[in-house]
Amino acid sequence: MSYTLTTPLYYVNDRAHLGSTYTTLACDAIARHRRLRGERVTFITGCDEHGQKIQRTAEAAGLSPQAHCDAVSEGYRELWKRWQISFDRFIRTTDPRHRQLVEQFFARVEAAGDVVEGRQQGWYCVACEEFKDDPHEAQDPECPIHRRPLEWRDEVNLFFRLSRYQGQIEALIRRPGFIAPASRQKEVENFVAQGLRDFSISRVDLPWGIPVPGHSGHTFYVWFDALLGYLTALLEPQEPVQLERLPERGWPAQLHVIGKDILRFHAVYWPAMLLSAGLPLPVRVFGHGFLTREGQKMGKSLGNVLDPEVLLERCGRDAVRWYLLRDIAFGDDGDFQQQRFSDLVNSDLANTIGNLLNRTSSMARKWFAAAVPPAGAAELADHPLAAASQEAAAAVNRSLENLDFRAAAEAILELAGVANGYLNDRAPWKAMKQPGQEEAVAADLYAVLEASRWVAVLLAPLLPELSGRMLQQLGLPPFLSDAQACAAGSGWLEAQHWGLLASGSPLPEPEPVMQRLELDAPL
RNA sequence: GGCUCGGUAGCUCAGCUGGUUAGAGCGUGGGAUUCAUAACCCCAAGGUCGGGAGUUCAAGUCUCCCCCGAGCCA
Repeated sequence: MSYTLTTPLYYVNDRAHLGSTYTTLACDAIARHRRLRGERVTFITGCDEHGQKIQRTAEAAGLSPQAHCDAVSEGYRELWKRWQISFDRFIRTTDPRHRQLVEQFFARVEAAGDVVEGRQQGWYCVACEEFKDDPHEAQDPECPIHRRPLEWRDEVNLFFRLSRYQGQIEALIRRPGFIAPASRQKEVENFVAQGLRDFSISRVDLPWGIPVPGHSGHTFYVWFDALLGYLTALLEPQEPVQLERLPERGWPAQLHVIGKDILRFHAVYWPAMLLSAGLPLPVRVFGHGFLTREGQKMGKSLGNVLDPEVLLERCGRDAVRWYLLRDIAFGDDGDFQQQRFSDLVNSDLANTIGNLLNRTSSMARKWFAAAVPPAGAAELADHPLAAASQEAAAAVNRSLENLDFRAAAEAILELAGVANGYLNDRAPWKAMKQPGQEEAVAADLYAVLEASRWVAVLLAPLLPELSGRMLQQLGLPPFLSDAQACAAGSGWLEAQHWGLLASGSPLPEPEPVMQRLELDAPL
């Protein structure tokens, strides 16, 4: 049984922004955690490349829609590579296999009697790909979201008979845990309680999209086709496209992580489509919050967009991952504050965690032949730092299962804090000046080095790189949690055992594992 | 307009079914220390708990009204 999780398939209207980076980083941490625990994971991301909006954007740039999509989606893929996102599948909805899958899926929905024709008339926002409720007689109405003129449409579309699934959807969204965080459940309940209306799944006169079989002139509506990308992604690239294979390829997904703005599509429309096609339903849909910057919405008009490329370049992966995962409650909106960002990275990562390892390793090397000192009594599981380590590990595992990155990060930080405090209490640098204290000092240093190892271990799903650098300083190999890695088992859970650090093993010359962030100019 | 969720120290947030001087981390100021990335450790200052009214022996915690912010629906 594999753990399947997805990011949204990002719309290729524009290059990646911090919001999609945030979603993707969070999913990466989840995927890594699951792999480290020995689970088979299929982590899906990709791009949604259909619709009139894309077509117009491409035209405006003087490109064919396909060339535009190729460029933007390659940009996403490249960016995720640079962030070291451990995705297993990158699906594009322009993939020919996707078209096959959409056709099969539609055939099932149609056979179930869930497709009907209907006339749709009204003001349409191309950017939203949505009909608005403005009155027919309105003069030059604007989309309240995009502040662009609406277009008058009068067309016959195909509709999906969502209304037939009222009862089943009500039952589904009441299920505890299906919609997460729980605070968003009510919102969807209210919407469903008003009565589900059939929604249109096709557009006419839209060349850039997948044609609806048997309905010439119709193209699938963006949302109908985009969500199906999750399914296409799961099938092995070389096998025939067959919906029947999905269950053995990891469907249903355990988790869809999305921004809160598209919760309804994932929690209501999507399950109904799956029910119609006779496919199992995803286990959980998590709608996270949005990021602002210094208290303001990010946008081109304000000119305050925080570019993930710049962030990556100037601050590095560890710093950004830490800040986003550690300081923002996953699910809530968050505010990116540069001062706080560097304060937290420096305090947590450089000072508390990095310096702990650095000072301890330095003492051990100085007084114990550049090696891990004899453990003595510190090897016993009743050592105070052993207990603290176990506790932190339990908290990290529990928190990550609940997608509570912040609690996981705090637990790690607390362990590092306790270890620092222990060192100060024991003051080995003083004890070393007294005769006959060598053994006690050795045991203390061993205990703190071992606790540092635990910090590194626990950091692996959140900050794989920092984790690796710490382990290297301890003379140990990193944990592999990449897409291909874990077939042979990561050894991660096994590493959560007190006393594994081997006395006598050499310690490399200490080198700061985390540079302090000095951001003199605004990002 | 209806509904939902927030508004607690400069910042990010804890505060369960109402009950001693409202907490943590970061930041700031001071002290101590030298093993260490001017780091770690200790101490301190900082809050009319959005505003008002009410219930109660007692309210950040309950009720009502209002203000501000985010959102869903119409």
